[in-house]
Formats: sequence, C-alpha cells, structure tokens
Amino acid sequence: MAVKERRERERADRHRRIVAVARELAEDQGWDAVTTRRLADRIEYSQPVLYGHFPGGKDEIVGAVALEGFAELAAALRTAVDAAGPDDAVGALASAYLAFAAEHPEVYRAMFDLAALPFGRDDTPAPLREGFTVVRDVLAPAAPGDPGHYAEVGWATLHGLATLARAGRLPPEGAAERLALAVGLLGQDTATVRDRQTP
Amino acid sequence: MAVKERRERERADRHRRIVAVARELAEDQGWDAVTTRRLADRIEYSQPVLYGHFPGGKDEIVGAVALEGFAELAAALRTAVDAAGPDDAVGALASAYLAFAAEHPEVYRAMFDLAALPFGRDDTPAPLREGFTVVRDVLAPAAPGDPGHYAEVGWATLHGLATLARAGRLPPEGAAERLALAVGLLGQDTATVRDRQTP
DNA sequence: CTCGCTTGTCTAGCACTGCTAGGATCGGGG
DNA sequence: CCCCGATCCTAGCAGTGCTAGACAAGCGAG
Repeated sequence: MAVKERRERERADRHRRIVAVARELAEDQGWDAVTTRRLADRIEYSQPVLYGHFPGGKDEIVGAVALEGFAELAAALRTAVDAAGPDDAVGALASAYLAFAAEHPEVYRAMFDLAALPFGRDDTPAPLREGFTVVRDVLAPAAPGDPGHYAEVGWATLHGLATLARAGRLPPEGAAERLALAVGLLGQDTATVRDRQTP
Repeated sequence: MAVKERRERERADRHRRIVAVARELAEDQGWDAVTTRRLADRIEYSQPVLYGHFPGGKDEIVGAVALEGFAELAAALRTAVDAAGPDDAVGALASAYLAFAAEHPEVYRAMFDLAALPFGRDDTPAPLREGFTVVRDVLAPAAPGDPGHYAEVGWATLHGLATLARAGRLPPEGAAERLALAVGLLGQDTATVRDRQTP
C-alpha cells in the first residue's frame, strides 16, 4: 500500500515545515512572536496538529530549531577550519563561531538560552557532540592540560563573547580586537612552541 | 507635614519589598513563578500597585533585581580580590565570579538573560560599571593589548563558563580544572613577566 | 465641622499565551 | 457499499501581563 508511504512522507514534510516556519518566524520577529497559534496559521493547520508532531509542545519545537542550529554551527566551524592553514586554525574557528552567532542571533538564542537539550548524556544527538569535537581538535595542540577541559574553556570564551555582544554589553567597534585577543589567548601555546623553534 | 514624609517612606518600603519578594520568589521557584498576581499577593496589594512603582511592568522589576545583583557581584569581586595577594588576584577574581553565579543562578539569569539594562551608555548606573572596573583593574597587568578589551574577553570567559555550567553543558566535576585553565590563560602575562625576572 | 477634591487602591476585564478534550469528517479495507 | 479507524478542527480551560473605571479614604478649604 503506497498510501501509507505517502502519508508518512506528507507527515515528514509537515514536520520539517513546522521547524522551518518556527525558525523563520523567530529569525525575523524574535522568539516572542513564535506562538502555537501563529505557527498553526502559517502551516495552514490547527494547533493540535503541532502536538501530533511535537508532543513536548513549543519547547520541543524550539529544541528542533536548536538542533538544526548546532548541526549548522558544527558544519560552519568544520569548513572554516579546513579552509584555514594550521597556523590560523584557531583564528578561523573563533571568527567562524562569532560570525555564526552574529548572523543567526535567534537560532543561537534557541541553542543556548531556550532549549533544554540532552547534553553530556549517552543519548546526546550527534550534532550536539560534533561542534565541540571540532573545537577540541583545533585547540588540542595548544592545550596546557586536558584537551577536553581546555576546549570547554575555549568554547566558554567564544560563547561569552557571542552572548555579551548580542546583549549589547560589548561595544561593537571592539569586536575585531576582542577576537584577536581571544585567539591570542587560546592559541598561545602553539605560538610559544613556534617561537621556541624558530630562533 | 510629616504625613507626606511618612507616605514617602511607606512607598519606598513597599518599593523595596516588591524587589525583595520578586527576588525571593525567583530564587526558590525560578523566574517563571514570578507573576504579577503572585507578586501582588505576597506584598498584600493588588496588581495595579506594582505598576505604580514600576511603570515598565514586570521587566522593570526583574531589572531592579538584576541591578541589585550587579551591585552584589561587584562587591563580592572587590572583597575577594582585596583579600588575595597580588599573585593570585586573577584566581580570586575568577573563583569569586563563578561562585556568585553558582550560588545565585536566578539572579545571575536576571542580570544577563532577562533584564535589558542600559549598558555602555552615559546614564549607565554605577553598579553596572563597577564590576567591570574590578575585572579590568585585576586583568590589566596581564593585558597584552588594550586593558579594556582584554577585560571584556576575560569577562566573557567567566560569563561563558558560568552560563554553560548552569545550563548543564559542562560536567560539574571538571569545574576546578576549568577554573585553573582559565586563570592560567588570563593571568598568563603576569607569569611570563615573573618568569623572565626570576632566573 | 462639613464639603469637595485629590490621591490611592481595588475590581473586573481585555487580549493573549500554551495546551487539550470532544466531536466532526474523510478515506481505505472488508 | 458500508463501517471503522485515523486525522483534523472547534471550542474551551487556566494562566499570563497589563489597564480602564469604579470606589473609598484622607487632606485642605471654607
């Protein structure tokens, strides 16, 4: 019965559409504008349909957007790092991270402020691990101690810069210098090593 | 007319009471539990009274709690730094910062996630500047570039660690090591300078 | 001392939120 | 062809922030 398959396909489409509409609405009107009624309106179904797809309700929907965001962030970091030489990998990583946060502020907000994603657990989805992995791999050569912990600190620095900037608590004109300073700090050991080798 | 003064005094008392109750409610039930109705209930007045004190409504009330938080944070940082020797000032600062965030998670949330405080403007309240000043003064000796920008990066690192930890995205058992790594990074120039002098 | 008026406060209600129980409707299988 | 199950919608609940208008209390003037 191909009917069942079609139904399944239509259902999956609608599922994606809900997430896409939620994201779109959030990106150009803020998350406050993302209400179940408006969402239902835009997908041209009634509210209860949303709960058929996301039993967890609105929270689960922003969670889905957040998950999407993590996948994109990880991909962005990966390509930025790959495109850069080994010398400025840290710089490429940091600048790609801050660029993502600046360009998708609402998605970033979903990822870190709104969604309660299952982090640090056995069933943690792959996209959630992937971004951290990139950070760890890039920072590992510079790590004075455990690379995992060092990556956490590095991530925290970038996350802090991103959120404080978005909240308007860091003057925009200093962004470049802050980036340079952060890169200098995080990639320092590499520099030290290089300095020791060159003379 | 002592009557007017009494009125004024009672009004000021009630003002403080609103902020105190909001904070108390937030600290032990989370900000979602802080509703104008519940707030009115606890201060034993009706809802409109709240708007007499805070025309901006709920947002202004969480702003008041946030402001209080900034004052306390600045004080905590100051005393921690003063109590420490010049060698571990950075360590004292960082550990006091993270301790404050961990001990008052909801207030911290008000300060950085909920309230829209007037930062970086001419009329920025003193408590909002003070904390940053402490951070800048402590980190200045280690700053490779502009102390202001360096302090922003330092603040961002601490803020990132605090928020990621609160969101459960950093394993609690690594807190000490992360703190050590962060202090090592931020205070590094001091160490370098000292190392150069001692041998 | 009494009257009017300002000041303060409350009741009741609006428009909105997330979420759900119940009934209607549509389409495939027997 | 008819029935039955899946699918979807209408309508409603309890709660939110906020406010207009009624009401009472207390002050100053006459």
